[in-house]
Amino acid sequence: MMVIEQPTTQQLAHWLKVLAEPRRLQILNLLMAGVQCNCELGEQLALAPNLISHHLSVLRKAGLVEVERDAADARWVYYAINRPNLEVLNTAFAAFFDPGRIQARQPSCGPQATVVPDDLITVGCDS
Amino acid sequence: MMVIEQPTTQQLAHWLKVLAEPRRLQILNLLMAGVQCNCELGEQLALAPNLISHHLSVLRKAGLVEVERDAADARWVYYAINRPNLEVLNTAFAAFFDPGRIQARQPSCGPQATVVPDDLITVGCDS
DNA sequence: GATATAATTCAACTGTAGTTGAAGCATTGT
DNA sequence: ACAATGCTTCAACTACAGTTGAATTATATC
Repeated sequence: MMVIEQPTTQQLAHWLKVLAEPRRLQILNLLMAGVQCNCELGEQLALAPNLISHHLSVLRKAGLVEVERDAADARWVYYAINRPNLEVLNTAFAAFFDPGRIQARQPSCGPQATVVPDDLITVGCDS
Repeated sequence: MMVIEQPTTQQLAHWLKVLAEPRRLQILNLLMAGVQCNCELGEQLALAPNLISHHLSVLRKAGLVEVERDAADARWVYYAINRPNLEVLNTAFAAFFDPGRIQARQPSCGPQATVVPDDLITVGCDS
């Protein structure tokens, strides 16, 4: 099972994109509630099986969902939440959208800009 | 200032869609860091001012960003995070993607389905 | 081996949304 | 009044991604 260790902002953006599709969000929601095979999902969402398959594939490639075949009858496929990655996602979202991160405006532009006086500008190698 | 009181799953999906655009996510990130006027954002993201304006408008309509004009020179526009709504968003995300919500599979389909025996099915008005 | 079932894959279509480049608006300075 | 600044709006273009409907795969049953 692929586990994302340290999610970058890019990874975060990708997850957001994957989850921004309403049907996929519903699928994830149903998976979390314990529903798990293609036919059930399709029934509950009134969606053709190929579409369910497609969206599940996107969720799987994003590492949010795992797949498993029935031991007795391998025609049946069961999907499940990739818990470790969901934990990473949840933590990453909470950190990124934490209101505590909000900084007061630092005007470096416009009438209220805090301009560095010319005689304080030094020419150096620290770029 | 518009404040979202009780976010629905639909509202959540809409926020996800708005944030799924990489440049918008970057803009939100910069706003949280204290950068706030169109020109600054455009400079840091190497993006044309009309695009910044467009994306900010989307963020504003989603209730994630507030706008204010400079008191001294009204040509300058400052954008800021809508803190109350970000708090709602953060809480809603944390709740929705909480791994603790994950339920064990309840097979109602496939070989392992827990079928209700015929003699236990009652005919009533409780639909 | 032939048929049925559960799911996946494929090519073609379509609609949405980000981009482009130009015009427009509000405000300020000369 | 005129030009400049900062930003917004607009119509046309383009690309990506969800949908559609059919074909394909894999497994199981007769």
